[in-house]
Amino acid sequence: MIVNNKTQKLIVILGPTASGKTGMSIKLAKKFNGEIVSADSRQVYKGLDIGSGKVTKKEMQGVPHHLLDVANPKNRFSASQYQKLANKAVVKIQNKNKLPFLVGGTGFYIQSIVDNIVLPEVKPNWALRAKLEKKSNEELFLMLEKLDPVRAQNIDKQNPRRLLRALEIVITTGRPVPSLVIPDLIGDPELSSLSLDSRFSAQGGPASGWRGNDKLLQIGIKKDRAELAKLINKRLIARLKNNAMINEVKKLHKQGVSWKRFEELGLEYRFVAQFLQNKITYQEMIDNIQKESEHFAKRQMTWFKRDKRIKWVKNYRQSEKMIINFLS
RNA sequence: GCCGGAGUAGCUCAGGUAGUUAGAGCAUAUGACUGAAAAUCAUAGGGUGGCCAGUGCAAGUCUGGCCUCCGGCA
Repeated sequence: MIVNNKTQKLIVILGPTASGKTGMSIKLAKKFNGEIVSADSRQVYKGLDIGSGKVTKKEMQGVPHHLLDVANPKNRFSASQYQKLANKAVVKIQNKNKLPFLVGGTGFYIQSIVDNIVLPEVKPNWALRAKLEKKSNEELFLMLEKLDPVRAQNIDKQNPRRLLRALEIVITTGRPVPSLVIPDLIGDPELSSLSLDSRFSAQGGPASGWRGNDKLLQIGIKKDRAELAKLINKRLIARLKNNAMINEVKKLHKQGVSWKRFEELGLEYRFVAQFLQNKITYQEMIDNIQKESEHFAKRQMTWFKRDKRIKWVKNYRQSEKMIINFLS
């Protein structure tokens, strides 16, 4: 189903929150006859609009957007589901002879497409997780060491979420977690093939992802920290106007999104929900969103910095030039 | 002025009966990330313990004085 044609190309626009990805990507898509595939783990949910900074119909200016509003916020969406849908969207765009722009700030989602990482075909097993959750990190780690010593070697021993997932994979398949090797990431473009474990399959992308300078261009929007903090603040104030964001959360809660679920959704959703439950004051809500958003931006940059293929730009002009170069 | 409470990390505070290098959460800095990724997790720096004196082998901890803040009474 997947055509891995040499002439096919993928452009990624990434950057920390509030860096201006949306505006830039629409401008670029119009210029280069492209369509946009969102890579945002919150904008996939229907109804998370203002708080997630989702583009409005008007802002799209006729540029088609994919992977928005594809999930119900009451349920958890996953990287694996994302990978499947996004790969499909990319193919669809290419079949129209248009240029796909993968745009967003969720590094893990972007990587799932760009490197077509293999996500083991094991669905979350909530009953099993509930059982394992009762155990301590130490106990979980010891179990994993026995069942999958390779994965145990480089897992974060103290992160229950990672431990649970790794155990879930071995326990339900009886096989170890496939090892993840991404040569380009470590800066060795010569090694091009990922040692794919045939027992697991990646979901619908080109076999070795979009590796190669002729196929992939990753552009990152660079902003210094002080500037980003200002942008985050400006955006936050705009979202609070007319109680827009507060009302959005109220509405979602009325539609059945639990307070507990809002905690998982994070940032604006977490703190607005806490405010609506009278757990924090209005001012605390604002301060927390601001601070946590800055932290989040930092975490995003930590992730992006690892990928040496990313070319950092300051403005639209630079990225336009880069793309012209890339396409010629 | 009197009575009571309090002064310990940038902030909020823990620290029975005095005993090795004073802790936590948050903040700050840095990092990780294999189906929750705006989530989850890790590491680090940082304190002349309000000030001065006294008792003790030993004081954040006991005693006295002074300074500052909060509450109540006048």
